[in-house]
Amino acid sequence: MGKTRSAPTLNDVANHAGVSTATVSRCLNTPNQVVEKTRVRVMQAVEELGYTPNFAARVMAAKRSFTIGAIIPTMDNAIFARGLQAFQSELRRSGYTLLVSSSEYKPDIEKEQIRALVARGADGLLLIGHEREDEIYEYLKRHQVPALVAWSYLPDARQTSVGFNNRDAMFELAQNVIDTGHRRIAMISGVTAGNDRAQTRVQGVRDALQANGIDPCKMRVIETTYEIDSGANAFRELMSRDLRPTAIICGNDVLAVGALREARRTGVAVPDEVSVTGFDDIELAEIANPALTTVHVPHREMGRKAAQELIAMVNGTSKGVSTCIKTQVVHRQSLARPQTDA
Amino acid sequence: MGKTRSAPTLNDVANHAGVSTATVSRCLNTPNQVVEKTRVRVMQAVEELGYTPNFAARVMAAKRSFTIGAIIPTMDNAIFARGLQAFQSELRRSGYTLLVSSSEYKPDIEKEQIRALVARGADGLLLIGHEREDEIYEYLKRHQVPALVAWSYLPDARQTSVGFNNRDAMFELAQNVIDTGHRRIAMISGVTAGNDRAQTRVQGVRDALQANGIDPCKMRVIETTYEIDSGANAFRELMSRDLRPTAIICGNDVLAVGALREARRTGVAVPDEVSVTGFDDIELAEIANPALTTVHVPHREMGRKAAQELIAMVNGTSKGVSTCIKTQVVHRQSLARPQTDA
DNA sequence: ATCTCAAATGCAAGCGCTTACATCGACGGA
DNA sequence: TCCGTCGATGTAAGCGCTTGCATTTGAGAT
Repeated sequence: MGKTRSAPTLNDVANHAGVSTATVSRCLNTPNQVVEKTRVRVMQAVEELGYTPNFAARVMAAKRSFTIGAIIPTMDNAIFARGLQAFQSELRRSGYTLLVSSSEYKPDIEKEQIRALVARGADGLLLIGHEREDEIYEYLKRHQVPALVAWSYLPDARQTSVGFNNRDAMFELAQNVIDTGHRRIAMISGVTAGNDRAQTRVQGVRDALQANGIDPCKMRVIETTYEIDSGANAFRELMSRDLRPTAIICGNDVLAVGALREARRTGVAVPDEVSVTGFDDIELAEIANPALTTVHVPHREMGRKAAQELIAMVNGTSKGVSTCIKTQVVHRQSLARPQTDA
Repeated sequence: MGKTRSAPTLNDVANHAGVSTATVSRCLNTPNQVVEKTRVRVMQAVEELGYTPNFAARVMAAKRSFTIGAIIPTMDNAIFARGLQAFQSELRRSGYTLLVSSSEYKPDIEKEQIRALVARGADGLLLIGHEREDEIYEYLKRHQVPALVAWSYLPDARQTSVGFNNRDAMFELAQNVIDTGHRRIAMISGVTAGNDRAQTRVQGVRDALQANGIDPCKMRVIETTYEIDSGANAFRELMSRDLRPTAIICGNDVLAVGALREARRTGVAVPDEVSVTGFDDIELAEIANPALTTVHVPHREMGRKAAQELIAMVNGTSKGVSTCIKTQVVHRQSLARPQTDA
């Protein structure tokens, strides 16, 4: 009790157990290299002193942190939560720790966070979407930190990715909307600048229109942030026009729910007066009233696969294999045949 | 290009700029100690080499990381998202980086994550709720890492906290329910073991019943995980009894939304046949149909205040001052007077 | 008892950075 | 002109750990 009660170091443990620091280190990291008797003594010392290794020192010496970093655009809604949870569970199974930070959909912040995570010794990174400055990818390469892109799969992308084909998924949904009888279709999209997921989703809708002989240029598209309020505002905007759309395809469920809320508030009947669709199939989609027709994304599966692949890349087991996850359109009440007189 | 293209170090920059490592370090950390001419030269070298400081080394040498860690029970829903976002923004303003990890409501995992964050050199920690092993608090003290408890304020708690009084908030809500005419009240609570927030919320309801001459022991309480499905199951369970409650108070909005979903599925009218209330006032509460009567928690304010206080503690400016945030009952359609014949 | 050879352990050199202290140099005052 | 000062810069000692290599130990073989 005479000593200052500050965090004990490897050295303290070594002294306490009467061995060298090397032995203590081996006890902690490669126990089977140490004979049982010694090991027990060391572990007891560890216990008695309440020792915890200093990570910074360990990372520095070992050049390995068993930490994976993830930068997601936002924690403000459930879009990324579920997939990330699965990602984390899978990492834990392999002894990795996950560190998350959010970029608020801002490229600058994302860049900063990536640097922070790399500087902190992350062995690998999970990134959302493909689009970002080349500089960042070069930086990662230079630091030899493998990165895995998720939530998006682009057939011709450089980066390894585990995600889904946003364009195809949206195409399928739009086809459904068209098949249901809609011709005057509008869209509420997320901000497309720097966001390939948002871009390709819009593209998917356009392609579907084109494929069905509808002029994609005539489609009204409002771009806005992925927030409930934004969805509501966009909805109001779209419905204030002379020729109202009969269906509004939203870039994700959050926007769609915002639209639904505004519809209810202003007494617009969904789906009688206008159909609304979402994307992601988060819990909100089923809870919403009317329940949302949307694109179901198997987030958990994606998270799990992403973790497995990223770990393989970190271990050098894999050079990076992309996976395209299948999505599926889910029919619920928010989409219906347009009124004939519309 | 002859050299191996691996991450440049301080030393490389120093050589490149023709100065010592000390000077480079000073340029980066305390620029005004370096004369402009030198500084420019150094910064240019930094730029040319694409240098990023190695965090582990920096933390080790400086014993300061400008990193704050937060361990939240789950990222799976919006309960913590909003407050955390505000927390992060405020930290950024002061030059701190936030690292988040989730414990999935499991004490063991939380403990592990706390150690991971501390070992990683976190200057301070944000913890949710007061209740955890003493050992953890001792560990933090030993490592001299200040911790701030949020989402809960307990008048007589040891730990510094910035949160709200869960008992009082729930008391007020329950009083409202009683005032609305309900007598047969049931509750769907989160798991109370190791969770003081869940515990005190139940206590709040019990106290309100008591205060109104209703025997709290007669109240049916179902404990379950904080998931939509769990809420739904609990609702079914409660409504399958002979004497159905006229009001169900839920431990949070997620459980309440689950109850609402089950009600809709089974054709139970809310609030006509049974009233339902939530807690937190996340977006879901307003979206739900019928919209939820709930307790509004000013999450952003809490996050901001928590960040400010924690930074003060880290800087040694404050020894830790607790703040109790005011909550407010929000009336929406899910709560109404019980049918007279009930 | 002696020798052999793994297995177990110790030694010590870093990992990349910060910082106390030493040194250098320029400028102003005597 | 010389010295004192003070600001700018360099020197080098760690920070706590891992790990290649050297050394010691002990069990089995002779």
